[in-house]
Amino acid sequence: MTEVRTRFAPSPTGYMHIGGMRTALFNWLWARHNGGKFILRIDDTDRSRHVEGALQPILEAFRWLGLDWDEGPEVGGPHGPYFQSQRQEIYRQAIERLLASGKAYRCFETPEQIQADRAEDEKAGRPYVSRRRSLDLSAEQVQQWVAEGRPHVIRLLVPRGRTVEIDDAVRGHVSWDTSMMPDPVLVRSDGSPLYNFATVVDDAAMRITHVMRAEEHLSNTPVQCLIYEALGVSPPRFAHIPIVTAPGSSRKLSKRDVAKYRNNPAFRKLFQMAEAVFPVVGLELSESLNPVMVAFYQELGFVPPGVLNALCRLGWSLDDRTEILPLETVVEKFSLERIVKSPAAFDPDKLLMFETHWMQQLPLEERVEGCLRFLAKAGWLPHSPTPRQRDYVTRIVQAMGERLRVFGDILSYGDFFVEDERLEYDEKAFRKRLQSAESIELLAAFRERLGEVEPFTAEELEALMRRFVEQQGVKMGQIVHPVRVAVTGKGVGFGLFETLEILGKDRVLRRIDRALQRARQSLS
RNA sequence: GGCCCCGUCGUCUAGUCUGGCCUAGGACACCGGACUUUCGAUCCGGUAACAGGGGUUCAAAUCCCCUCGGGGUCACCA
Repeated sequence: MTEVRTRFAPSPTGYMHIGGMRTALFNWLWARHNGGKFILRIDDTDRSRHVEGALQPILEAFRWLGLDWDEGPEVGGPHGPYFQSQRQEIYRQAIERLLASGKAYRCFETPEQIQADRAEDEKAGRPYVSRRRSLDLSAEQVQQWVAEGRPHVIRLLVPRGRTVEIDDAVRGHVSWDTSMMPDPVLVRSDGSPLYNFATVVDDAAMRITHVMRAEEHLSNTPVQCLIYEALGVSPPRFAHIPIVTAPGSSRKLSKRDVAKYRNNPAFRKLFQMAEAVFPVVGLELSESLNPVMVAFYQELGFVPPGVLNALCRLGWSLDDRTEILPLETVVEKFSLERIVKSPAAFDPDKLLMFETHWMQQLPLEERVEGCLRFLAKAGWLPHSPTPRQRDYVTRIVQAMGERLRVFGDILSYGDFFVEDERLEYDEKAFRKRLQSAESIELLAAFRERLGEVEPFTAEELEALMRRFVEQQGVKMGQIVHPVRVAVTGKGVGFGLFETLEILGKDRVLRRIDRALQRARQSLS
């Protein structure tokens, strides 16, 4: 049994697409499941698109999610280099072989000529196929033109009148008629190889056994099969996994549509989270930081197990009921047979569900650690917090419970980190809960009783309030809400008594006094 | 338009290969109820799907045919 070798071959674009991450994950899973190797190869053949520093965000996404690669950038490996731009010599040798054996030919047709041919065929209602005029050239003529430096590309000579067939691990048997295929360009006129060619040469050289990629590549497959054939190499097993579509859409999730996604109900929650977090930590939505990109989730404080869980369920399932899947389980159980054929829509809601679950699985210290990072980024706490600050945050995180889905959520509790005099009030909540003579009177009365609470704990505070409402003959809600708005400025939050305990007596009293004053002013 | 792929609740999916256990299961979302100190928290419950039409069969989500719908791709991009 030969070693399973899979690869993910991104082009350095400066960001990692969430759908691409899912493809990478599937490749990684298949390699790990089989105890094989996962290779990262950088497809940077298009020099005109080269951008400096565009690789790091991609590697960073892998590192963040904990997907390691056995061969590739930074780690090297026996089949390097792993940058296509550094493998020119390998492609050159391969193309020489194809040229020598007559499997490929130099094509001197001009782009204009080809365009005219295409137009003609389209008009005639038949599929375009190459005219192959250059095939009629004598060897001497070709040699001379090459010597003159006449621009030309190298094309694969597609054998006509045949079918190319594959047995796709996901799609099953798929076949194409070669008679309708134009001869694909293998090498550009500047001598650089094209994707289809470089990919095949590299996959063969790197002994890739399984090519798992998005279904949009299915139509590239016959061309690649023919190149394998011409090279005299048997092709790998193909597995074309379903496209990841945008929520509520059947179209491919794309960065080009980010603007549209803003109005997408399913995406709204994500944008709202970003609006709450990014400005506070000095970030903003951009080309490379939006819900289509992996970095978006990292910057919002998502935890990797949740993201991984969500991604693995996009087009794959373990059985008829298991949703919560630790990576180890997926590695153990992953199989090609259980990959779904139909497209899968990315579901932010479900992602959040997974996040909520996996966040809770983290030990308290780790949750606190993550929150501290965000508090530091926001500038609300120093990067090296004191034990006292750490303890303070620990108590908040504990009180938040499942309200903490992602680390960025800690930033919606800014009222715990603001000076008492700076506390801002949610106007709606303030009006509803504090702007009445009854509320003011009740709150003032309750404030006076706060002094007697000793110790100032949630337990004692609750006992006090229960005594208080009984004596006053009012319902809990009549005092709970005014107190909450007075001390946090908001109408909602976690347990009120925990809130009071965490804030401490002094701050609670100061905040109530301030709220009282403000409420009285607004009434008069 | 050509080629190729896909089509089970709004969404992710189980079931399809090996027809019957499917009066189609689970999850997310949604709706309702409970709790009651709020809530985007928690608990409980509910609505909701085999794209359509023909066959084959005692029996079809499952097999066959047609139709319709959706998507991908048609570069000297990857």
